[in-house]
Amino acid sequence: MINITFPDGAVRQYEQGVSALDIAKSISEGLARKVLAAKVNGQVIDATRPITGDATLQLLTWSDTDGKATMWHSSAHLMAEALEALYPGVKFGIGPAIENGFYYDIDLDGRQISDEDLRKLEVKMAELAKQNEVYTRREVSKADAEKYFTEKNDPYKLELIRDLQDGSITFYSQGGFTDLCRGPHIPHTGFIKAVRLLNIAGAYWRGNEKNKMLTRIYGITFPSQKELDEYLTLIEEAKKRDHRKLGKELELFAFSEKVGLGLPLWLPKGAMLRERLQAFLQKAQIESGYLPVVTPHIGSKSLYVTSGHYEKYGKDSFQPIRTPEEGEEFMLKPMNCPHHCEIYKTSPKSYKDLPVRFAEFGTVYRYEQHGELHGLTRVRGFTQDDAHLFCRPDQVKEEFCKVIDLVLYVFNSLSFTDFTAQISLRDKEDRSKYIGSDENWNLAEQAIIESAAEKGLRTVVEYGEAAFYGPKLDFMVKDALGRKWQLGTIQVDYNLPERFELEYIGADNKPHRPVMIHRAPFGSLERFIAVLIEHCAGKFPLWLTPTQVKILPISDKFLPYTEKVAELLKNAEIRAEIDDRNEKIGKKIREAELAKIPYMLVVGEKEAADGKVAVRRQAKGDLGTMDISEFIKVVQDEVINRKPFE
RNA sequence: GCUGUUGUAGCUCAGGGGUAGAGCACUUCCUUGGUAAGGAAGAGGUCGUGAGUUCAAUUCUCAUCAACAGCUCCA
Repeated sequence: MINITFPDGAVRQYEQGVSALDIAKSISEGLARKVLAAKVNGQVIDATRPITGDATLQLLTWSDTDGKATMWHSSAHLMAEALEALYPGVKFGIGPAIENGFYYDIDLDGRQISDEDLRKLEVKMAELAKQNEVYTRREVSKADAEKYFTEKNDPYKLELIRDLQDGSITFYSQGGFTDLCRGPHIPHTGFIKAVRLLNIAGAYWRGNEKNKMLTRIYGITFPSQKELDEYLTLIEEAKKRDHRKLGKELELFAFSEKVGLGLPLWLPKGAMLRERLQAFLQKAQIESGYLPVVTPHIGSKSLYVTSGHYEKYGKDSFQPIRTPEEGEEFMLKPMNCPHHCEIYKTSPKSYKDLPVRFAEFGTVYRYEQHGELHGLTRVRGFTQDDAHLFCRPDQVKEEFCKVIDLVLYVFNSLSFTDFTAQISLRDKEDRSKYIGSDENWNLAEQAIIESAAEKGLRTVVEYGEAAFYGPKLDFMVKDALGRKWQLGTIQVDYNLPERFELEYIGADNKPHRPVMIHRAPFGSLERFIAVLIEHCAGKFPLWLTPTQVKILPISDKFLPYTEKVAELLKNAEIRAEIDDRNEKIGKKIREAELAKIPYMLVVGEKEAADGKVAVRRQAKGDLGTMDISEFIKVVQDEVINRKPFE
């Protein structure tokens, strides 16, 4: 007999070799019908695998992340089985579960697959699922594994097997389909009640762009049709928040082929919103001891040769432009830091002067790959809320912590709570991608890890994500469709001070090298605003929103009073517009609601007579009538406190 | 950059070898209406661009540009 410990601490005895599924059955049949996999001693395994010794056990169902992942992984196998049935000879790459569903990379040997084919595949998958095919695990020798896939003529699986150790190779089969797989899997295909194949895309084999591009099919499955329908509704809702759609609808920004790809045009409403954000940060920065500087949009090529950026990113920059007479080369500036280094050098610095903090809303230009351009989140011309802090080595941590505080202040002011702080360190394997001494890298990495811990940030560590000159702390957020973006960033840099030979005179009257910290709380205004739009679904907080108040006269008889109200609001620095169209009040309200205007003021005979306004709040409805001065106070209070929309 | 899909009016989209349609928006007129669409009339498009096939191309073919999804990249 063996002792099984449950999550609640209860211990029960079972015969050796019992499976998680058996245990579930011993508790209740209903539970057994829901068990997808099991976590035994912290490791997720098939619910049907025998447990050979004392163990802790957690039964995994659809409500567990690992349970979902197991079902989606099994769904990938089910899709593969269906693919093999419909497209004999198809070759398989990898087919993992992902955050929302699964995919399988396949090679169709030049055959193409369309959206209609996906519908047929779904039907086939549903048909196979209904047969309750059992997933069976089998350990195989490396030789047997190679023999199987050689006969099957699947070069991708053979390549995967080549990298595996003999003795650790397992196959999983269900129905007529067998795959190289570590598992685990759900007991049988019958758990899969609803299937949706979402889209087709290309993906390089093993993520290397030198390899062949395979066809990737994304899909998702659920234990009931109802849950699938709910998921699809959720996706539709998310699409409505897309900043590209809302940016157009709310007239914030636009693109023009004629202007150029990835070069956003800020329309009046968007430009004003952007300036308010900029002013908000500028104020906070000046209070925190930053010194505003301004530098030109171009810089001599030699500036970037010195910084090392030309060598590293020259090909990803707009190519140098030449002066007509002398042929001197200039680049559109891809970053502000080299300029700021030169500003540092304009006067000798004492250790007493440090830290020096130069801040600039600097517009930079980078040649981003065509296929990467994406709304405002990935563009070729954008404005960084950049600053460079030059400090003594002993000040690095304190400065770093202060920057974290500033970033958190900005995020809190906009109710951004759902972010992760990503600590980006060097690639453990390949150090050749980085410049600078090991000693400095270690110092910098340590400073970041300690600061993040001290500030209690929810962090993830990513190796290989550091910049070539130093480690970073990036604030990552997700957009409406679940794509991850980097917003704020803080980076420690020992390299540029070296390359630009920056110095300060220490207490010992000798020259020393300052340390540089690059930082941008927004990251770029473009990307930040994109994420902000999706975050609030276009309903900006009152202090940011383009039009705060729309005044809606019942009929044009009340226009004079309407104008008087508008004048009073304007004097109170409230952004108000009048809807003076010859339309019924219902229509004016409807359109103001759809335009997400926070406050609507309905004015007619009663209001004009009493000197009042009838206040309506977007999505909330009628708030009743108020004195104009009272309404102004409401608005001003909401603005000063930077309240979120709702 | 790579793979796939798409490109028709300002916006959202239908259509299809015989040179175009809807709704919203826009203009004019009627209506002066109290909390999510009042009525009527009108104007608006070289069907992304270039070539080819055809008596005839917006429709078919090829190229090209752009957008979208994903991959790769991201100072």
